Amino acid sequence: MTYDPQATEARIQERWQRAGLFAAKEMPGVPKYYCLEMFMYPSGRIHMGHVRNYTIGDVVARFHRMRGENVLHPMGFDAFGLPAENAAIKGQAHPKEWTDANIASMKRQLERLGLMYDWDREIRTCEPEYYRWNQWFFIKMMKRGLAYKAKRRVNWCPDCATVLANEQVEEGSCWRCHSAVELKEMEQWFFRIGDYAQELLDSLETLSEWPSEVVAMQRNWIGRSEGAFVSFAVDGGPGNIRVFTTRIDTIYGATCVVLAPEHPLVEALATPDRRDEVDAFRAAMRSQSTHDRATSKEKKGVFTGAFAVNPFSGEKVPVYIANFVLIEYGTGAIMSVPAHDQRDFEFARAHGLPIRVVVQPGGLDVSSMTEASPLDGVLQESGPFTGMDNQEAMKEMAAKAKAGGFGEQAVTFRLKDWGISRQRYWGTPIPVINCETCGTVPVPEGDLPVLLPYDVPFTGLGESPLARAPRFVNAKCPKCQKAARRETDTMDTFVDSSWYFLRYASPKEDKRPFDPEAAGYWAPVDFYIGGIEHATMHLIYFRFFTMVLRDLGLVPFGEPAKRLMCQGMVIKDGAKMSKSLGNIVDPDAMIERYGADAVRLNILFLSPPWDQLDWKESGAEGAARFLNRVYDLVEEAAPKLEGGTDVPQDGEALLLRRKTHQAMERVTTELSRRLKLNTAIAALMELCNAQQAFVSGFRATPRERFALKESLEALVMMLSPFAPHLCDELWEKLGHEGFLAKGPWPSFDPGIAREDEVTLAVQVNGKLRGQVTMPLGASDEAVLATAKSNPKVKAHIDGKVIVKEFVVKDRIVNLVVKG
RNA sequence: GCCGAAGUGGUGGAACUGGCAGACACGCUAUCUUGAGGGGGUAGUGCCCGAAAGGGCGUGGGGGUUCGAGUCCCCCCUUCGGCACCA
Repeated sequence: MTYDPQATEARIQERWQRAGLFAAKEMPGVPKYYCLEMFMYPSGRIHMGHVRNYTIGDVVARFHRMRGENVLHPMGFDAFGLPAENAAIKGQAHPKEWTDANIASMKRQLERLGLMYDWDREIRTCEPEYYRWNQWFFIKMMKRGLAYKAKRRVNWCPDCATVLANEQVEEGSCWRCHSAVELKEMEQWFFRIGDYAQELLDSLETLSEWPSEVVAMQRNWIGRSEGAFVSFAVDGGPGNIRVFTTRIDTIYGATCVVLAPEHPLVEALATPDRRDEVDAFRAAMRSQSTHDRATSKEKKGVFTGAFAVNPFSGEKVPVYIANFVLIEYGTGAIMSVPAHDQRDFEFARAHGLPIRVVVQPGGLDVSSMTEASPLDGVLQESGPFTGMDNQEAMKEMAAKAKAGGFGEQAVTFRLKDWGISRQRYWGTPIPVINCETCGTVPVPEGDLPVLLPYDVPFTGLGESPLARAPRFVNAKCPKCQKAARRETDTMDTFVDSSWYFLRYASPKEDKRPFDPEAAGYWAPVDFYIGGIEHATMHLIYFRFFTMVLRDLGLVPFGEPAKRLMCQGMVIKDGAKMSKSLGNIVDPDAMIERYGADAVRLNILFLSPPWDQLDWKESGAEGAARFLNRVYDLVEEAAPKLEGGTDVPQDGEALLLRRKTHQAMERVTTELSRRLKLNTAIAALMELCNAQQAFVSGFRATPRERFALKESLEALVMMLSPFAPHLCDELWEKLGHEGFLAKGPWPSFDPGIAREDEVTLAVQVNGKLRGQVTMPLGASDEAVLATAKSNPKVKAHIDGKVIVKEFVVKDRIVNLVVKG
C-alpha cells in the first residue's frame, strides 16, 4: 500500500481548517515567537522563490509552536503598486479587481502548500483600513519635521511615469522596469531618513543575527565619510565656495577648485569671456543622465574664469566646473589636489594644472608620478604645518579652520532623504491640501482616511489619474475653508511595508495603527525571512520607520527584527527562472505530482536555506520516495507496537534508542539555532534508515517494541514541521489524537544519546594507519597501549622510535616516530 | 577601485570550537525480485597503481603555522553579489 499524498493532504488540511488550528492569541506569560516572511506582492502566481521563502518560515514557526511557544505567523499582501495600474491601462481590469483576483488565486496556492498562517490576521495594504495609517504616520512625521516638501532633482522613470527613490535605481535604471532613469527637477515629498543615518549605522552593530552581507551592504549604502568643510573665498567677488574634503591635510597641494556643473554659484562666477563655454558645458551635462556621466570616466571640465583663495595659503587657484563632481554629494564642490587624489590627478593632467606633492611618504617625486599617492607621510611645502605627520595635521588644520571661521570638521553621508512621492494612482494618497493662501496644509487627523477614489480614468498618459478626477482634486482648505487642491501624488509603496509587521499584532484595530499592548507582546519580529534584493530598500526603510515610531512614542524598540535570514535564489539549470527563458517551474504542477510535503521537503533538503539553489525535479522524486518509505514503515510497524513497556538495556534495541536520541539532539539543535535545514532532514533520513534496518530483524520483544515505538514517534514528530500532512496522518496511525502542530516536540536524554564505545583513529606521523575501539572516556594510557598493539599500526612503528604521542580524547591518536 | 560571500566526488551538498574529508541524497554499475511508463531489496561507487592485501594522491593554486589544516595565517587565481568619479 503506497501513500497517496493528494487525498491525504486534502483531508488533513480540511481538518486543520475545521479546528481553526493556526489562530494566534496573545497569551501573557507564555513565551512568544514572531516568525515573519516578507509579505507577498500579488503578481498573480507564486513561484519557487515564494515556496522556498515561505516553507523555511513555516518549518521554523511550526517547530517553535511544537515546543510550546506562542507563535505568530501571519501573511498578507503588499497590494499597492504599479503592475495593477498597468493592467488597468491595458484595459484588463480595475487595479482593485486585478489585485483582489490575484490575491485570491495566490492565497489558494499558499494554502495548498499547508502553510501555518493565521489568515484571520491577513492584511492588504490597498484597503483604507490599512493605508489610512500610512496617512496618519505621514501627518505625525510632517508635524515633527520628518516629512517635508522640496524641489529637487529627482530620479524619473519615463516608462513608469513616476519618480523613484535613490534606493530604487539600479545602475541608472528603474528597479522595476529597467528603463533608463532621467533627472528631473520636481516638487516632492521626502522623509528625513538622513537624520537617522548615524543611528542606522551605529545600530547595525546590534544586529548580530543579521547576515553580515546585509549589514555590509547597508553600511556601504549609508556611506559615512569623515572629513571637513573648508570655505574658499571667491577672489574679487562675493561669497564663498564651500568644499568637502576627507584630506584637509593636503590643502597646500590644492591647485584648483572644481564645482559641479549644476552648482548654484556657477552662474555668478562665470566671467563674460568664459560664459559661452561654461553654458555649453552645462547644457551638455544636463542632457546626460547621472549614470552616463558616471560611466564615462574621462575627466572633462571648463575654466569659469574665476579664482578662489586658499584660506590656508592665501594662494589664488582657478575655479573649474567638471563632470566628475557630483551636485548630490558633499557640497557639490571640491578642492582639487592632483598629487594625492587620483581623479584630481587625471583632471590636472588633462588640463595642464600643476601637481604639487605636499604629503611625503618617502621618495615621492612629481616628475616620475604616474598616479596619485593617497599614502600617509610627512607634510612638505605646507606653511606652518611643514614637517608634521599628516594624520596629526588633519586635526590641527581642522581646528585652525574652525578658529578662523572658514571651516570645521564634518561628517557626510551618502544616504539621502527618502523621496516618497509617486505620480501614480494605485497607492496611498498623500494627505495634504494645497491652498493658495495657507500653503501646504495637512489633512486633519479626524478627516482621515483620504480615500483613494475608485472611479478614475486610466489613460497611461504620464500623469496621475488622480489629477484627472475633479471630485478628488477639489477640496476645501482645512484652515481657511477656501477652495483648494488636493495633493494628487501617492506614496511610495515601500511606506506600506515599513510598518506592516506591527499591524499583524492587531489587524482589526480601527482607532489606532495598532494596539500598543498587542504590538508590545508580539514585536519585535524574532525571525524575519526574505530576499536579499531588499537589503538597501525595504530593510533600510523598515529600520528607519521603526526608529521614527519609537521617537513618536509608539513602540519601545528601534530595531524591527532580531534575526534575519535571506533565502537564496531558486534557479533552474544555472539560469534565473524567467518567462522569457521559458524555464519556470510551476509549484502547482509539482505539488500535483508529488504532494506539498514532498515539494516542501525537497526545496529544503537540496541546500542550506541561504544558498542559491538549482531546482532539480529528481530531488522531489527522492523526497517523495523518502516520505513513502516513512509511511510504509509506520503503517507496517504500528500494529506491532502494543505492549512495548520494557526499557531496553542492551542489544540492538538500545542502539536504536541511542540513534533516536542522537537524532533528536541534532534536529533540535539545527532547528533552534543554526537553521541548516538540509542537515536536519539528513538526520531524519539517517534515523529512518536505522529504523528500517532494525525492523528487518524485529522479533517484537517488549523491549524492541518500546524502542521502535519511541523511535517512530520521534521521527514522525520531528518530520512534522517539514511534512506536516503526512505526519498528522501517521501520528494517528501510531494511536494518537490531535494535531502535531501543537506538539509535542520530543525531548532527548543526553545519557541515552551518549555512545559507550568510540572508534578512535590512529595516525602515525599524521597518516591514518588504523582504528581502535575503546570505551567512551578511556584513559590516554589505555588508548595508547591498544593503539600501539594494533597490528596495522605496529607495522608502521616497529623498529622506530616514538618521539611524541598525542591523544585527543575519544577522537584520535597520533604517534610521531623517527628512524 | 572598495566591501561582502564563495570555490570540496559525475551532481546537490556534509564535516559544530583545527582531530578518520565526502554524512545524507541524486545519478551510475552489478545483481536479485515474472509487476513490466517513474516499484522494491542487496552490493559497489573520490582519483591513480594493484588480481588482492596494500600503497600513493586528494577540499581552486602556491607558500606557511601545527604532531595534525577543507577549517588558522600570507600571496595568487576564479566565480557570484553589493557600492562606485563619494571628494
